[in-house]
Amino acid sequence: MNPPKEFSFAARLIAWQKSQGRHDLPWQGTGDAYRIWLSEIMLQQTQVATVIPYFRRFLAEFPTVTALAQAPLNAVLERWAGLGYYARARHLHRCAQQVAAAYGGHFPETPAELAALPGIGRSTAAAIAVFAFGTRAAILDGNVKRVLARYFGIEGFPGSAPVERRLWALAESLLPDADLEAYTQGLMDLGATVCRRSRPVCENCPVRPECVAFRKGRQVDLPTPRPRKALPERKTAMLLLMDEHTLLLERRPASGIWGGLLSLPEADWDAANQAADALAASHGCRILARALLPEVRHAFTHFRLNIRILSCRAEHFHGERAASEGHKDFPDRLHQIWLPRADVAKAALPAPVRRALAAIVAEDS
DNA sequence: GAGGCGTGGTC
DNA sequence: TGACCAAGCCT
Repeated sequence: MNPPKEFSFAARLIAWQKSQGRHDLPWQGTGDAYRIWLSEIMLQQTQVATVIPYFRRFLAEFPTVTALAQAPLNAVLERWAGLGYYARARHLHRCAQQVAAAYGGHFPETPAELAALPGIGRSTAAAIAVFAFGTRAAILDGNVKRVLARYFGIEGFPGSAPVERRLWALAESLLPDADLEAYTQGLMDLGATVCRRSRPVCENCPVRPECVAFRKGRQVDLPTPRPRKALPERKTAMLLLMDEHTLLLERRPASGIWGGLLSLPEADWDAANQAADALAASHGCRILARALLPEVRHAFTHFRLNIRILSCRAEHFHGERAASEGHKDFPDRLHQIWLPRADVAKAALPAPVRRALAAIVAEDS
C-alpha cells in the first residue's frame, strides 16, 4: 500500500528540491537541449565543481550543436583536456554531427532516440529528456543509487548487474506523474548535498523517517563498496625532444588511455636512449644534451603508471623537419607535430603530461 | 557481461 | 598516503 500521495517519496523530494535544492547551475533554467546534453555528458563520473569552468569555456567556443559538429575533433579535445574520460569528447563530437545531419540540429525528444546517440546511455538519455523536454523518465546515476540503496536498505554493490536491475525498477516505480524536473534534480541534489557518501546530513533529509539505513544506523555501510582488485602497474618511457622554441608531440591512438590526445612519443623503458637517437635522426635533429628525469608515478583509478621522461635538447641539422605521418584515427591532424613551447598550456594534453611538460620547459628556459 | 576509461576531492 | 569515489558509457 502506497502512502497518501502528498506524503510520498516523490512529493517530499519535490518540495525539498524547490526550497533546498540547487537552482543556479550554469545549465539550469535554459531548456536548451544542447546545453543540457553538454552538461550531462561532462557530468558523467565528474563532479559539478569540476565541470563548471569547462562547461563555460566549451559553450563560449562551441555555442551551438552545429558549431560543435563543424569543429575539428582536435579543437574539441583541446577544450576537453584535463576533464578526463576522453572517449566522452570523441562521442560528443560524433553525437553533434549526427544531430546536425540526421535531426537538422535539433535533439530528438524521446529517451530511446537519445540513447541511440553516441555517448548517451539510459540514464543520460532520461536526464536530457526530463530537463529539456519534461518527459517522464527515470535516471540512475551514482547519486540515485546511493539514495535508493540507503532508503530501501539494499545490500550488494550497486554496480553489479542484479543490484542495478533492482535499482532501475525502484527508480521507475518512484516516478511522480508531474514535476519531473524538480523530482529528478531533487534526487541528484539530495545525493550530492545531503545523502553524501561520507558524513551524510540526515537531519536535513526530507525522506529520513522511512530510510532503512537511517533507522538501522547503517548509513556508513550502504551502499556496499565496490569489490576491489589490486591495481595493475604499467611502465612507460616518454621522450621529450625539444629545441629552443618547439617540442615534439605525438597523437595517441583513439582508443585506450588518453585516447586521441597529444602526448610525448613513447618508447620501451630500457631502450629509451636508442629510441631518442632514432627519433632525432628521423627528424633531422642532433641531440645536444639529455637528462633522464626522476620516475613519475601516477595513481589512476584503474592502474598505476610509472613514467620515465628522457628530456633531449636538440639542434636542427637542415632547418627543415622530417615530414610527419598522418594518423588513421585523426586524418585531419598529424601523427607527430612540433608544438611551440608557448602553446603547451592550451594543447590537448593529458593532465599529468601537461604538468610535467610545464615544469621541464620552465626549467629549461 | 565484465573490463576499460581521468582527474581531483575526501578522509 | 593510499583507498575510495563522483550527474556512466562503450566494447
